[in-house]
This record gives sequence, C-alpha cells and structure tokens, in this order.
Amino acid sequence: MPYEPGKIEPKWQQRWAGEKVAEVDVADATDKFYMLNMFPYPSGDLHVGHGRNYILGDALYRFLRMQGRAALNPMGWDAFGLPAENAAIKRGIHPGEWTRNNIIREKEQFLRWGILYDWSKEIASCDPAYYRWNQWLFLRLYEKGLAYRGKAPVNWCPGCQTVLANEQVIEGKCERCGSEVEQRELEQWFFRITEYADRLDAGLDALAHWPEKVKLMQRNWIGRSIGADVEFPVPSLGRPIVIFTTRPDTIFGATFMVLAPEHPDVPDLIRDAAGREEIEGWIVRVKNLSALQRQSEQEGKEGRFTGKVAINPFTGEEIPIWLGNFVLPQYGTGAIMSVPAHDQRDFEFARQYDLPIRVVVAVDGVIPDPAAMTEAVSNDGVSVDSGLISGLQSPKAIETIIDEIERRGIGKRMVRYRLRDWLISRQRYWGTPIPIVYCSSCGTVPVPDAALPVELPLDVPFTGREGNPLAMVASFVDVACPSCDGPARRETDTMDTFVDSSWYYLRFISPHDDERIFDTALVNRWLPVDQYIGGIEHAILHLLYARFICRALYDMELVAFEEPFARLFNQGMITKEGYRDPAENMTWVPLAEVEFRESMPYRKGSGSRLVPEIGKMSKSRFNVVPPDDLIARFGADTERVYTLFIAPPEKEAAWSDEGVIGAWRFLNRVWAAGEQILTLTDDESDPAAARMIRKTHQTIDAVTRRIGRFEMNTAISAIMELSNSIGDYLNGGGRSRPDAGGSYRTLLQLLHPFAPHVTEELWEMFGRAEMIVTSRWPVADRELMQEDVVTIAIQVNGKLRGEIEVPAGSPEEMVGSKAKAHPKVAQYLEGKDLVKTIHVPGKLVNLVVR
RNA sequence: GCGAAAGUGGCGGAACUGGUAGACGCGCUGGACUUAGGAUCCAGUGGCUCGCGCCGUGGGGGUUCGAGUCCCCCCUUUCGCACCA
Repeated sequence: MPYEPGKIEPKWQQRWAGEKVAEVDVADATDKFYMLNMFPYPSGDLHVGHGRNYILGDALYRFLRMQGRAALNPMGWDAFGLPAENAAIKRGIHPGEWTRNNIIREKEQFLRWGILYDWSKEIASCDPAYYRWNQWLFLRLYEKGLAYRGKAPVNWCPGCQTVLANEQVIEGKCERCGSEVEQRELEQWFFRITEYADRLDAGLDALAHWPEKVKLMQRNWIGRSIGADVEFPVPSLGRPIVIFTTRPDTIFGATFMVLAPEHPDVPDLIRDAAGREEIEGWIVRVKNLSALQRQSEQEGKEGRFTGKVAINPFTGEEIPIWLGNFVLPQYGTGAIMSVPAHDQRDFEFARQYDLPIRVVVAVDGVIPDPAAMTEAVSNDGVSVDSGLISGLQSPKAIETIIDEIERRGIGKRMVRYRLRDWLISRQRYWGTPIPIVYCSSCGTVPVPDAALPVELPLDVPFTGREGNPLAMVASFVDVACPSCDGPARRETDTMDTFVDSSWYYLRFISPHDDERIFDTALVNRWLPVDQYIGGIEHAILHLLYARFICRALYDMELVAFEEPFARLFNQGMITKEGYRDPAENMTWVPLAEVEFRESMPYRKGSGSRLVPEIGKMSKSRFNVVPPDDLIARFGADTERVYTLFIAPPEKEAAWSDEGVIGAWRFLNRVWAAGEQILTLTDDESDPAAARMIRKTHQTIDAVTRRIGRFEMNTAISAIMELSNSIGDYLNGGGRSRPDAGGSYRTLLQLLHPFAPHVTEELWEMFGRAEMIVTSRWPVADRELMQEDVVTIAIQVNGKLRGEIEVPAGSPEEMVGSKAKAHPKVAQYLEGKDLVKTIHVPGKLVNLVVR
C-alpha cells in the first residue's frame, strides 16, 4: 500500500477536531504552559513561507502535550484595520464581510496544515463582544490621565488619509502604503506611554528569554539619556531659556545657542529682528517639510540668527541665539547649548556660520587647535579652561558641574526619553469607536460603562474621499449627552489596531466573559505567556505597547505581573529566489516560466530581461508558494517537515522547490519501513538489534533536548538517522518484530510533532487504539544509550594518524599502549622521544613526540 | 556615521563546556529496476595528488599537546537606528 497523504490527512484532521484534542479547560489546569502565536491579521494570503511560525508552534504544542503538560494554544484574529477598509472601497464589499471571508479561508488553511488550536477560545477583535473591552480599557486609562486629547503635530499619510503613530513612519514614509508622510497640526487622542518610559526601559533587564536584538531595539526606541536641564538667562526676554544636555561638563565651551524653529519663545525673540519677514518665511518652510525631508542628510543644516543673545551661566559671556532646522522640537526642551568643539552637529553648524569654537576637553592629553579641527572631539577626557571642573575626568566633571548647577538653582539632573506618546486616533471607519461624546455645555464626556459597547454602525458609505466615513453617519454622530441629556456629538475617530493587540492575550483565558475584560484569578494562574512566537517586525510596535498596557493593568491591580511574555521567539522569514521582470515592475516570475522564456529564441536578449533576486515570500511580490498546490502533491506533513528542516527556525531560510523532495522521500521511507516491519514473523529478541536499540535511546534523548531548545532542524535530522538505522537493521536481514517494532514506534512518536498525520496513520496500522497525539512521550534509558565499544582517534602532535576500537571505559594505559602499537602510528613514533600523552576518555589519544 | 549579528563543500546546514570538521538533506556521478522516466533503490561525493601524502571553517597573527570554537588586528555581508543634544 503506498503512502497517500491526500487520503489520510483529512481523516486525522477530522478526528483531532472531533475529539477536541487541543481544547484545554483553563479552570482545572495546574502544570500550565501558555504558548501563543502572534495575533494574525486575516488577509487571506496565507502561503507556505507564512506558515512557518504556526507549524513551529504546533510542533512545540504536540511535544508539550505528549509530555503531559497542560498546554494552551489559542488562536484569534486581529480583524480591524486599514486593508479591509481599502478592500471595501476598491471592491465594493463591506470590510466586515471581507474580513469574515478571510478568517474562514485562513482557518481552513490551519486545519489543512494539521495545526491544533483551542478554537473554543477563538476571538476576533472586530466583534463588539471584544472591542467593547477596548472601550472599557480606554475609559480606565482616561480616568487615570493615561488617555488624553491634545493638539499635536502629527504624521499624516496622504495615501491612507489618516494619521500615523511615530512607530508607523519608516524612513519618513508610511509603513503601510509607502506615501511620504506630512506634518499636520490636529486634535488627536494619545495614550501616555511616556509615563512608563522608565519602567519599560528598566524591565528589559529582567527579560532573560527575549532575543537580545529585540531588547536592544526597544532600548534604542525608548532612548533613555541622562543629563541636565540648565537655564540660560536671556536679557531681552526677561526670562531664561532652558536647554537639555547630556554633556554639562562642556558648558564652558558653549559659544552659542540653537532653538528649534517651533520653540515657543521664537516669536518673542524675532519680533523686532532685522529681516524678520525672511526669518518667518524660513520657519514656515522648515515646519512644512515632511519628516523625510527634514531628516534627510542632503538637506544639510540651516539656521537663522535671531539677533538676540543669552548669557552662558558659567562663563558669563553673551552668546548668540540661533534657530536651526536640526534641532527637534519634540526632544528635550527644543533648545540646545552648542559646543562646537565637542559635538559634531554643533561643529558643522559653527563652521557653516562662522561661529566661535572653544576647546574645553583634552582627550589623551591633547588640546586641539580650534582653527585646525576638521571634526568635533566628542570622547571623554579631562576638562580644561572650565573653572571649577578643570582637571577632572569627564564622568567626575559631569557630576561636579550638575551639583553646582543645582546648588545655584539654575537647573537640575534630568532623564529624558526619545519615546513619544502613543497616538491612537485614526480617522478611519474599520476600528473600535472611541467612547467619547462632545457636548456643547458639558465638554468632553466619557461614555458610561453601562452604555458600552459603542457599536460601529454597519451601514456606512465608502467613497474613498478624504475624511472618516463615520462622520457622515448622522445616526452615529448625533447622540444625547450622557451627562446632561442635551444634544451632543460622538467622537468619530477610531482606535489604532495596536490597541486591540495590546491585551488580546489576556482575553484568550476567558473569551466569552461579558461581565469583565478578563478573569483576573485565571489570568494570574496562566500568565505571563510562557512562549510567544512571532516575527521580528513587531519588535518595537506591538511588543512595546503590550508591555505598556500590561503595566497599566498592573497598576490598576487587574494583573499581578508587569511583563506579559516570559519567552519570546522570533522566527526567521522564508525567502525565495526567483526572477523579477523589470518591465512589469514587482512581478515575480516562477522558475518554470523563466525556463520557458529562455527557450523562446525570439524573446532571448530582446524585450525585458529577467533579474534574479532573492526576496521575502510575500503576496505583493508574487513569489509565494501556495500551500494547496504543495499539499496536493506531497501532503501537509512533507511541507511541515521541510519547513522546519530547512534551517534553524530563527534564521532566514531560502525555500527550495527541489529541497522539498528530501522530506517527501524521508516520509516514504518511514512508511515503507513500517510496512516491512508489519510482515516480520520472528518473535524473539535479536542480539543484532543492539545497535538499533542503542540508537533509539540516543535519539529520544537528542530529540527531547533539541525540541526544547527550538532546534527543530537538528531534531529532524536525528530522527532521520534513527530511520536510517532501522533501515540498516532491516536491510541487514534483521527479523525481530519486537525489536524493530519497538524502535519503530518510538520513531513515530518522535516524528509526530513534525509529521502528525502520517505518524497517526502508521501508529494505527501498528494496532494502537489510542491516538499517538495522546500517547506518552518516550523516555530514554541511560543504560541502553551507552556504547560498549568506542572508537578512539589517535593523534601524533595533534594530527590524526589512526583509529582504534576499545571497550568503553578502558583504562588509560591500555588505550595508550594499543595506540602506540597501531602500525601507522608506530611509523610516526619511530626514532622520536615520546614527551607527553594526552588521553581524552572515549574520544582520543594525542601522542606528543620530539 | 552609531549599534548588533554572521562568514564552514556546488547548495541548505551539523559540530554540547577547545578534542576525529562537513552529521542530516538537496544537488551531482556511477549502477540496479524499467518501454521510458524528472519515480524508486544501492554505492560514491571538501580540494589537490587520485600511491604514501598534503591543504582545508573570510584573511593575517597569537594562546594551546590540540582551535570552526578562545584572544588581537583586518576584510566582507546582513539587519536595526539614523541630526535624540
């Protein structure tokens, strides 16, 4: 009987679902393991590369289950978002319907991959039963002052017609559509994540099982830096301007000051300036530049002199106040003291506008000549010409000068962050309505808890024109004020979808509870999440927001932990090499098509040329491998085995259509071996099987350890070795049914997490009543693992010269003398003095001669 | 520019605390079975000599009986941040 995955796979998928193998009663569990794949967005384009993290998670789940752990593996849908709304505009289909269809398709795909999720815990963020708790959470944050409305310069994407969070602006462009992002001043809702900057930064240290890379990215994003705020008196204003610096030890070298054009004191400073109109024109120009242009290097530094001066509080000198495009209004105080000798940006600005440069730090005893300097010297050193800190090393100088600043009452120690508050408003339809009402007499009024959810109306015009479609629905907008019952208007902004995903992992524990957001007692028993699996693309956005919301909930005493995810694993992307046709931009040409085109003489060398390229598997680039084609040909098990065998899961891996065949052959060999073992008639144990049995126990040990360390590729290669070993026994004439069958059933169990369907089928063919997925993971017998004969490598002066076989545990003298007797080795010893013998038991002997 | 990670056969990749480099698989070569096969099975497969042997983990130095692994210098690639004071 041949191996036919198309016949056996649907059968087992039904049985697992019918017996609810993945369902976990969270109330009863004691020894818990909560694993989680990142909240997927149902875009309907699941493909082979995309499946890697789900397949990885499922292998881990099946392994834990067989080990007797109560493992929870839930799945839900991050169902709100812009693509659904764009699809509505483009195809005239409602976003909800588009999303629902995708969910059905992707769920079917999970089933075909043989992935076991606890579907009794399924959630979808577009369900009012879910998003009402987004609104509830918003109201709690609002009460605490952690949600606020403010006018702020925001990133506006003209393509998506909405504002974007800082985190969604990549190199000045929209993360989603790639349009250049503009700056606009708008009233927006924010979450005050900056309140938690310090705790979010400090908490990273405790995350021992997170990739260093992710922690570093978060650390850089939070951008904590320590320094001082210092007041510089400005006589013409009659009040000081405060600057922030991380190098207060260089204050004696501060020869001018630069303000951001947006700095609030600018209008007063330039009121009577010569050339005021030109300066104002310049300010408007700088403000209107897109984030991309403002940040690009080519723009260069540009500034204007205000005509006013400030007093350097330590030198007492008057220093000019400039405006500069390189000073950012959002960071620090939007004003800097410029020390051109010791800061590269200040140096460039000083050279450009011929401003004085004064050296106040000697590095390695060298005091550079300002006139000859080509760049700033920003290293630590010893302060010079700096009054009370002269002669001090930089760290000590910084401490001393800050103490003096505080003593004089002109400033203080200050920690600043790069992190900005989280902008959650979206002028879009397909999201959670913000539960706020504007009343002409009561002002901004939160919707009472009892009135939740504020439901998203379903009948909405999708015109694609600027503005939020929700604002055009009178029945939604017009509402009675919850406070005075007078006429009022609803907020029409909806929430960023990252709000949905910032707490969903808590909802999985009690997904149907309509009394509260989640069951605190159960959550505290199951969480933090033991193992979170997802892509690196969420290193700062989602993972930072989730850590923030978890802390906010902790402070509300709704959860007892501050970190939501104990272990994080970032799977690498699957890439695929192919050919791109530059004539049809972004079109990915399959290899078969490439061969066809090359074979056509009239196309060769003419027309468009195909460019070989390696890219990530993505639908937008047409280089996906559709899972259905592959499953139809080789089955889901082959795909699963290959996907995990191809490379370590954290690494990026190149998909190879030829490579898949290896996994297919392997499963066929396993199948054939099973059929052969079923025909064996010998009931006796066979001494010749010792090798195979030893290998079996070694493999149990290896596979168990490797799955636990996510080394799925080497776990599979170990199983292949065992399969080869069983094959050797059978090919060598081995006839013992108990020996071969015992090793073989172990093989099936070890293989089950990777190839669940075929192993279930073979397990059943071997007469097991219980499903393999509910069988107990094998335990290695240490004694049976031991080799009785070991091969010892013999080196002479570190070079391999021969091998001998000795019984395991042979004494050193015996191994040594046997090594010397080896004919080839003896040849190298002749006429030499044996200086030293190194013996590594069970491994090698190194004979050092002179 | 700053920061991080990684360089091993034709390819994907193994090698736990320094201890026989190349496990496992793809590809390739030869053979078997076949009308045929791109299906299956068996054998071989780092390079040079193809005899003993020599050389081999990006390059150069070092430590050691012994280095892919540890230390120093350099090169390359990938990723992240990018005027954050």
